[in-house]
Amino acid sequence: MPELPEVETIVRQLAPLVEGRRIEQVEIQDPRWSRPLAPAELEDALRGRRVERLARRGKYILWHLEGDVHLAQHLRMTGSVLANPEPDPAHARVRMQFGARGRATASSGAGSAPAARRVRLVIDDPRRFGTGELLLGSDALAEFLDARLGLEPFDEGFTAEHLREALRGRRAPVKAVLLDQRSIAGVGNIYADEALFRAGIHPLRETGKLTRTQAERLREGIVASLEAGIDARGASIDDFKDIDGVKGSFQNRFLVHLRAGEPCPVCGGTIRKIVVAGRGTYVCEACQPRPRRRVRRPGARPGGRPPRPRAAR
DNA sequence: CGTCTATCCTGTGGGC
DNA sequence: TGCCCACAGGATAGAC
Repeated sequence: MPELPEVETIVRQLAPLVEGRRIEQVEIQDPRWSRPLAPAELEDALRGRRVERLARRGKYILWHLEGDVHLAQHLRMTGSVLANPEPDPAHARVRMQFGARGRATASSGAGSAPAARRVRLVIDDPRRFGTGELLLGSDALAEFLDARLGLEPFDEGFTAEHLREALRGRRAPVKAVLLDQRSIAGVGNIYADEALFRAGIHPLRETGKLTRTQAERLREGIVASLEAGIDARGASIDDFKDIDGVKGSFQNRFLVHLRAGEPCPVCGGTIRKIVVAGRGTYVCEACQPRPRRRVRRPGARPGGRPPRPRAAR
């Protein structure tokens, strides 16, 4: 599932391929992708525009197009962007055709595609959670992003002090806050587990109770695990692929994620799987001491949890 | 406001 | 061997 390092991997490959080219044709085959716009509306807004710059913010791929038009693309769980795929992927949701560049520079090295060649992109997405959001004007784009995303982990301003500020007063478990994109942009389930392990902090720790030292360790853990993910060109648990259909290798370097029952790489203790914030969570409870019992909720029953009513269906 | 839960969706895999 | 159903989870609307 694409998180910051996976999206970064894609954008680094994709930017030199599409920047400066014009979107000649775009075909949206799944109306969920363009919602709330109808596919034809979004197609019309994109078609014919030159890509000025491709960028990443959090887990979004940002297409900055000419005329101050922007597309904020999100891959969610199972999306991938494939360049000139052969054969055609099984769950194509969007197809884009890019024109040749204005002039071939003839500077491309041997083996790389000639600059004048056309480029075809296919967005493949089995689970259909991916989206493309049209934003007219940089103000609208900034408003959209600011409402959803906190600081970038690789931003200079992402200091221990800033992190402490972002975590202050939060009573939710620290992992839930890491997964909240409005606190820190780009961290998902994999990198939250890895960062907390590196920091020696239990995912259930109450966020607002972290010490200054722990905040600094957490900052380091976040940055280190994201960097390791980027270095490995992303993690391919299920089906993450780069634009050439090649898998990343970070799944082979997980310290704890998905390693239930295996020995902790630091202390040799057994890695356990628990559930935090509704997400599968991997932890070494020797290296990441479990917090003292969380404050009992008022009205909580003394004798175990009350029977949960099944949702009516 | 902050937190929690259900929802969207479909391929996979555990259990029998 | 094959069938079935629970499970996986990023973001978000809505409940509390």
